[in-house]
Order: sequence, then C-alpha cells, then structure tokens
Amino acid sequence: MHAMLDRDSCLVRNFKYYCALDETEAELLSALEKTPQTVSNAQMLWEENHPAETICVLSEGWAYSYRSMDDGTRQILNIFLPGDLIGLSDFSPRRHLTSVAMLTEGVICRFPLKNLTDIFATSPRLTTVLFSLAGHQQAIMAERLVNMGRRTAREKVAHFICEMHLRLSRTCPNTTHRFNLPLSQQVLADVLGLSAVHISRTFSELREEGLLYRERNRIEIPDLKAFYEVANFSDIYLSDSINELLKCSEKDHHLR
Amino acid sequence: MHAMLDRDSCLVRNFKYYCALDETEAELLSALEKTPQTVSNAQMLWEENHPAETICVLSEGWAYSYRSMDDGTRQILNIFLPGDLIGLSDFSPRRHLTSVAMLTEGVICRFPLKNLTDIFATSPRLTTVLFSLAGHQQAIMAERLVNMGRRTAREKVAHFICEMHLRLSRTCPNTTHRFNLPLSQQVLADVLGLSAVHISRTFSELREEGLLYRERNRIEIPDLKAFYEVANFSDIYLSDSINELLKCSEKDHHLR
DNA sequence: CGGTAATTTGACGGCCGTCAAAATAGGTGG
DNA sequence: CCACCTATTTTGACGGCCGTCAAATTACCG
Repeated sequence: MHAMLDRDSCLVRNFKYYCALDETEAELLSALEKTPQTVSNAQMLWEENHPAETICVLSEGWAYSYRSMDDGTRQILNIFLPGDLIGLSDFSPRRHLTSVAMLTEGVICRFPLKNLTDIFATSPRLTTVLFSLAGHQQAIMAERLVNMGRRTAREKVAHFICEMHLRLSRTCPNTTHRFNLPLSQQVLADVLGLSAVHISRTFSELREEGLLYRERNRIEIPDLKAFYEVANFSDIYLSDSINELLKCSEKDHHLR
Repeated sequence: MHAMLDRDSCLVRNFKYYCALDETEAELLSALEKTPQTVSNAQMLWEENHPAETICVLSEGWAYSYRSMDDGTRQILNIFLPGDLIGLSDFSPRRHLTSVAMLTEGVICRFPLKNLTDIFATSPRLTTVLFSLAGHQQAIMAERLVNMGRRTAREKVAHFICEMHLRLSRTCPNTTHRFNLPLSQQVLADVLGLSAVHISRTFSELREEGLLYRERNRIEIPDLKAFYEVANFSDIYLSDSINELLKCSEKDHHLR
C-alpha cells in the first residue's frame, strides 16, 4: 500500500492531501502527468499572450508566473511549488495571460486543456477538487493584493515569507523554522512590488532585530509566533475543507 | 423569442453572453436565482470568516468585497456588477474569506453551495462556464495586482477606470464615453491602495489635462484612446473564448 | 583564480501619506 | 424655498517611506 503511494504522480499525491481517490479518478489525474519533461533553471514554460493549447503540472522544482511591463520591469503574480497546476486560469481565454518561468531546475508535464473538460464530463468529484484548487489559488492572490495595497515593505516581506513557510510545510512535512527559499532579492522585489535595494534593507532590519535570518536561499525564523505578528499573518485564507464538500455531494448521490 | 430573453434571470442573461443554453441548463441556472431579496445601499451581505452556507447572484446594483485590516483601514478586492456571481472562491474553504457590502441598493439571490456541486454532477457544459467565470475573476485580480505593484497613482486610477468602463460596456451596451460610476473617492482609494486625498489630487491632474472629467459619480472620457494610453491599458485579460471551448467538448461528445 | 551575479551601503529625491481646515454638494425638515 | 447637517471633495504644509543611481563588497561557478 505504501509502495503504491510512493509511485503516485505528484499531482495525485497533492490531490490525496485533499480527498481519497478511487482508481478511475486517480487514472484520470495521472493522465495529466504522462509526459514528464525536465526543464532547466530559468527556462521559460510559455509567454504571455501566446495561445494556450496546453497547460501543465509542476512535478518537481519551483516556478513563477509574471507580467512584463512596458518600462522593462515586471510583476510576479504567483510562485508555484511541486504538485501545483500551472495555468488553470488560462482555461477560458485559451491564451496565456502570464509568462511562466522556472526558479530551479525541475520536471513539468504538459497536457491539453481538453483534459480538463474531460474531467468535468467524467468525474464530478474531481471537478469539485479542481474547482477548489482554483479557489485556493485565488485566495492566495487576494491575500497578496491586501499585502500590496495596505502594508509596509517590512510587513510585505514578512507576510510573504510566512505564506511560503506555510505552503511548504504542507508539501514537505520536514519544514521547520529553517527552510530553503530559492528566490533572489530581485525576485522577491518583483513579487512584492518593491525595489531590490529596499528588499535588502528590509532583510537587514529584520536580521538586526533577530526576527529573521537569511543567507543566500536559506531562511531561518527563530520565533515563528513573533514573526507571524510582524507580518500580521493569519493562516485562515490557506485553509480548506474539501472533504466536507465531497461528503455533501456523496450523501446527495446516495439519495438518487 | 425576444420576449423570452427579457424574462431570463440576470445570471442566465450573463451566461448567454458566453454560450447558448438548452432548457435543462437554463433551468439549473435559474435555480440559483429563485429567491430575490432587495438590499439597501451599504448593506452588508456577509462578513469575513463567517461560515459560507450560501453565496449569491447579484441581480441588480453594485457591490464590493473587502478585507479589514487591524489598523482600521481596508483593502477592497473586487467590484461586482449586475449578473456577477459573488463568493465563488469561498467554495472550498466553506468560509467567507472577504466581507461583501452593497455600493448601491439592489437585488441579490442567495443560494446554497450545494447547488454548485449539483451543477458539476449534472452539466459538464455549465461546469465549463462556471470554471471560465472563476478564471475570469482571477484574471481581473491578477491585472489589479500588476496595477498595485508596478504603477503610479495616476496609472492606477486611469487603469481602474478603463477596466470598469470595459466591463460596463459589455453589460450595458449603451455605455459610451460617459457613464455612471457609483464609487466615492474613499472607495477608489481602498481599491487602489492609495489615500483618498491622493485620489482627489490625481483626478484634478487628469481633469486639468483634459483626459478625464468626474463630477459626483459621473465619468466622462473625451478621448478613450488617449486615456487607454495613460493607463497602459490592454483589454486582452478581459477576453473570453468559451464558445470555442464548448465546441471542443461537444465535438468530443459526439464521438462517444 | 578570474568573471559574473547577488547583495550591501550611502546619498539624494520624489511620490504619496497624514493632518487639518476650508469648500462644496446632498439630503432633510421646517 | 431656505436653514442646517453631514458626507464628500479640495487644498496646503510637511514628512517619511521607498525608488534610483552608483559604487563597493561578497558569494558563486567554472
């Protein structure tokens, strides 16, 4: 049993975090991850405004999506971790609204958008989970919008680190108060709408107060509780109750 | 035929903008709009962190969603127009992640979340459309993130006005270079992460340059093209091609 | 060990926030 | 139709956060 779990695709493992899957469902999902392709650091997966025939699962490594501005700057919209679906929101415009590039080397699996409508037509349960994933991503973006609009640089940095810490600790159970964050200060600046110089100053400030240590890509948070307070971080927006949802729809199913 | 269209619910009309609906589908959708309820200006529809048993369709009037900050300020996340679904992203956490309040008086129709899973189980086509709507909302938020992160106050204001103008011109075909925007400068400030004072200054600046006139809630844009340029506005992110999507899934259906 | 990328530091300036007061508009009741 | 009250908008003065530019320092990688 455990051996089988280990052989699950990354996406299936991620979904199983949300709900139990039967064999048909697991198979449908695995279909999305049949064409692994290794990609190098900084490689682009696609560019904004190009037609979106396929989107992809990120099986290994980190990636990010962004929009380029006329003046040469850019705004990063999302950071993706292993097991994430990239490009879900390009479904309707059938056009990539953002560019996507790797932050590390990794493995991705492209699949055509039609696979999604196949899932809609075949498995209401998986559809529910997909819909939840989309809502989850939107919640993250909403929280980042709050971050950008109403917080200082100090709070922005702290809040973002908290978000990544929490997301990581779900995927990798061995994440503690030390973890790896493969984002340069320039990347952090482009995520948070700040300048790289000011990111540096902010890290210095947090370091001097003993709240956060960062060297290269290594992060250490001595006192997580204190750090959450600096960030005004609340983890509610990253919570989920898909299992309750599925129970509801199943109970309903039995009645028919 | 035309008489029937006039009797359609607001949501059905909105969906028909995207794709033709057969009778079963129209009925499923109408089920979401069976319990109209008039609401007054500034009335709250729900508050953040409360359990989300129902979400709603906005049938008439304008609304907005926001998050309150500890220091008493707030960040507005979304502006809703007639025909919009409010609360879609609360589906998975089963908890309202934002507060929602009215900007004008209006009519809303609450419905339980279970209706969504019913749709998933019954109509893959409607599911596709729902998924597209969710993606559409996410695209709007992504664009606003870009706006907040990498643009000046002047550009932020102009861009937001452009977005509203475009969204309105789809719902109300009689929207021209003059239209109604029932948002106070304080509300605009809370949308754009600025202070109300600076919003006022920015409007003055745009007025003096002859680019935008605003009195009370009335907006006039003498030269739309010139104004788009101030905003660096591109309308790609608000485009849709759901019909192609549906054709794909139908073609597929016939093959079985 | 040389070359490039990433980070740090300092000086300076500008955009935008805050505070406060004045002006304007809208709404209500007499 | 006017008097009054409140919400909204405008204007000015001032300050701070953060951006820009540039140079120095450090880390990384072959």
